[in-house]
Amino acid sequence: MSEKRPLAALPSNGKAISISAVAEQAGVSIATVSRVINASKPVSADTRERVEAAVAALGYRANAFARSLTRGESRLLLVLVPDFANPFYSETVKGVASVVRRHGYNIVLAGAPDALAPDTGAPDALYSRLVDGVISLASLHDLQPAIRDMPDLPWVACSEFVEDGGMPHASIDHGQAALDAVQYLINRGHRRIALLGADESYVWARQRHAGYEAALKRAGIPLDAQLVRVARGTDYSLGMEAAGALLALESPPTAVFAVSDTLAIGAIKAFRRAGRRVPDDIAVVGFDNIPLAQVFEPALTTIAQPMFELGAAAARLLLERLAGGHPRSLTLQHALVVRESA
Amino acid sequence: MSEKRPLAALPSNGKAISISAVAEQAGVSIATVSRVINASKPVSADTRERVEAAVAALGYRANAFARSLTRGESRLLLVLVPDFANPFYSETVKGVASVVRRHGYNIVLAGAPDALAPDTGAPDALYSRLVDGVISLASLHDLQPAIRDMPDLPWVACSEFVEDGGMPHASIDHGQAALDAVQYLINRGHRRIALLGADESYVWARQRHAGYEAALKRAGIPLDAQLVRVARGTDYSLGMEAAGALLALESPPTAVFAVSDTLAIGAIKAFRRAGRRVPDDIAVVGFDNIPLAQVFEPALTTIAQPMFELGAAAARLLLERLAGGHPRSLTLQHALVVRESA
DNA sequence: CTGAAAGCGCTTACAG
DNA sequence: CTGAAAGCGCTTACAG
Repeated sequence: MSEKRPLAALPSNGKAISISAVAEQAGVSIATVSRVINASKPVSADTRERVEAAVAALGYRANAFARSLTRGESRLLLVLVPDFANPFYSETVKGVASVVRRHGYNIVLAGAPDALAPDTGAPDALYSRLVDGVISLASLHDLQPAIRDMPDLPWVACSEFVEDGGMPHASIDHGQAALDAVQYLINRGHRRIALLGADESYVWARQRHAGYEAALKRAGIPLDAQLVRVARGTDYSLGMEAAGALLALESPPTAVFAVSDTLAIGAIKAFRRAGRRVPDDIAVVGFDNIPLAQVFEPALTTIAQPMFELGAAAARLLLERLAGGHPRSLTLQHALVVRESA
Repeated sequence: MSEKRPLAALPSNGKAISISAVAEQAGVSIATVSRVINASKPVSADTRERVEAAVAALGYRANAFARSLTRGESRLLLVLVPDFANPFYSETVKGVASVVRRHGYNIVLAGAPDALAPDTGAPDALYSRLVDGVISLASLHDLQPAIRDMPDLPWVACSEFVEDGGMPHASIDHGQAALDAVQYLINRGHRRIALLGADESYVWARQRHAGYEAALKRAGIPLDAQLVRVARGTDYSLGMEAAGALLALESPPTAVFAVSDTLAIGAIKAFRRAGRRVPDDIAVVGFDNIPLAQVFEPALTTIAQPMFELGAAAARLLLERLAGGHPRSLTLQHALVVRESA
C-alpha cells in the first residue's frame, strides 16, 4: 500500500538526516548531540554551540519512533469519541486538546465504537501500544475486555464513567442535573412529562433517566412507560422520531426532558412541524448547553455542562496518572439555564 | 512529567512481553515470529501453529514504535482542522476517518493554527516526523514554510487548497457555488444583497467572495462595500455581530449570502432579535448544508457541500500518494438546496 | 522453511 | 564534559 520512505526529514539531496549526521557535522558523538537537544546533561558552551549550529544547518529533528522506543513513552494520547457530530463532544475535546498540548502531548482520535477492531473490540491504536494513555468519552461497556487486557495503560473517563469507581473520571452529577431539570418542569405545573433518553449503555444516560424518575416520584407523579422514549443516539433525527411517537400518544405530554440538546432540538423541530408551539403547547428542556442552545429558536432551556472544563479536567487527571499519581475523580458543577423552550 | 513505563503490554507479573518472549515460548527465532505475525514469508504449518499459540497465550502485540522504526512508516495520518466547533469539519473528518481506517491508518488530530508550535509554525507532530502524511482542512498560508521544509511528506488539502496547484486537493467549485447562491437571490428579485464572508486567509473564502461579486456584476448590480462584512471565523456569534452591523446601515440589505451555515444561523438569530422576519424582511442563504440546516427554524436555504465525500476523497488522494501515485485534484459537485430562509 | 545478524535512530548507564 | 557501547523491539536481507 504505502511507498517506502525514510523517516528522517530529507534535505534536497534525498539523504535522511539523523542524529549521526548532526554528530558528524558538529564533530562530536551522537551522545553529545542527544544531550544538547534534550538538555539532559551539561555540555560545554563551545560544544553546544557547534551542535546547535549543525542542527540548524541540517534542519534536524529527532525521530519520534526511535525516541519513543528508547524513552518508553510516545507522548500520544488516545481520545475516544462516540460521535463527532454532537457539539458536546467537540467542545469537550477542545478542552482536552488545550491542556494536553501544553504538556507536549498529541492526540490520536478514534471514533468509538466505530473504530474498534472487529476481533479485539479495541481501537488498533490501543493494541499496537502506540499511546501513553486514553481519555474516553465513549461507553466503556464494550471496552472492558480491552481495558483489562492492558492493566498498565492508564485510562480516564470524561462525562462517562464506570460505576465500580475503578477509573478516575471528570463528570457532573448526571442524576442530580436531570432531577433539577424535571423539577423545574414540575414547578412550572407540568405533570405529564416525557423523557427523551439516549443509548443506555452509557451510565450518564441511565443516571439521567434515574434522575427523571426520582423527580417524578418525589412529586408523587406516577411513572408512565409510554412517556419514556430511549433513542439510539443523539442525532437531531432521532429526536424528531421520538417526538413524533410522543405526539402520537392518546394523551401526549405537556413537557419533555431530553437528555441532550441535539435531541431536544430535533424534538422541537418535530413539534413545530406538527403545528405545536414550544413552549406554549409543549415545553422542552435539553441537556449540555451546546453553543447552539442559545442561538436556536426558541432558545433552549437546558442543563449546562462545563464542556471545555470537563475535557480539561479529564486531561489533567490523565496527566497526573502518567506522572505516577492516583488522582481522584472530579464532579464539576452543572446549572439549569432557563431560556425560551420551557 | 511521566512515569517510566515499559512499552510492551504487561502480563500480571509485570514483565514486558516482546517478540523475543514469543519466540522463546514457541521455541523459534524472532525472525520466524515476525514472519508469522506479518504473514510476510512462508512458514511451515507446524511452526506457525506453535507461534500463534504463543502469541495468543502471551497476548502479544507488536510494538508500534519498533515496527515504525524499521518499516519506515507509522500508519498515522495528521488531520489539520481549523475549528472543531463547526459541523462542517466534523462531518468531513468523519469521511476521512471512514476511508483511512479501512486501510489500517490512525488519525492524529491537530487544531490549526492553535496547535502550531510557536517556533516552527507547524504542529509538533509534523516536525517529529510522526505521521506518514497530512490532510489539511486548515488555511495553508501559514503552513507554507513547514510544507517546504519537508518535501518528502505528502500533503493533501480538503475543501481548502493552494492556488499554485502544487498540492492535490478535494474540493467543490467555491466560486461557482457562491455565484449560484447569489444568482438565486437575484432571481428572487433582491438587489441589495450583503456578503457575510469569513477569514480570507482561506482561498475558499476569497473564492466565495469573488463568486458573490461576479453574480452581482453579471446582473449589473453595483458593488457596495458597506454590504460586505468579513468575519474572523465562522462562530454563530460572529454571524450575529456582522448581521447587527448590516442592520445598522442607513439602507440595510434585503438579503444576505453567508459563506457558512453557522454564520447564516447567527445572522438569522440577530435579525429576529431585531424584530426582522426571515425570509420576509430579509432573506438568508447559507453554505455547507450541515445537518442542522434542515432542523433550524427557518430551515436554511443553502449550498450543499458533500462533506463526508469531500473528506473521503481527500483521504483517498493521500492514500494514492502514499502508494507512490500522483493523483489529480478532485472537484466534487455542490447543489443549491432551497428551504425556508430564502 | 529457518536462524543469526545487521540495522532502523535514538537514550543512557558506564568509563574516563 | 565527552565518547564507546549496549539496548529499546522490531524487519529483512543473507545464508543455509
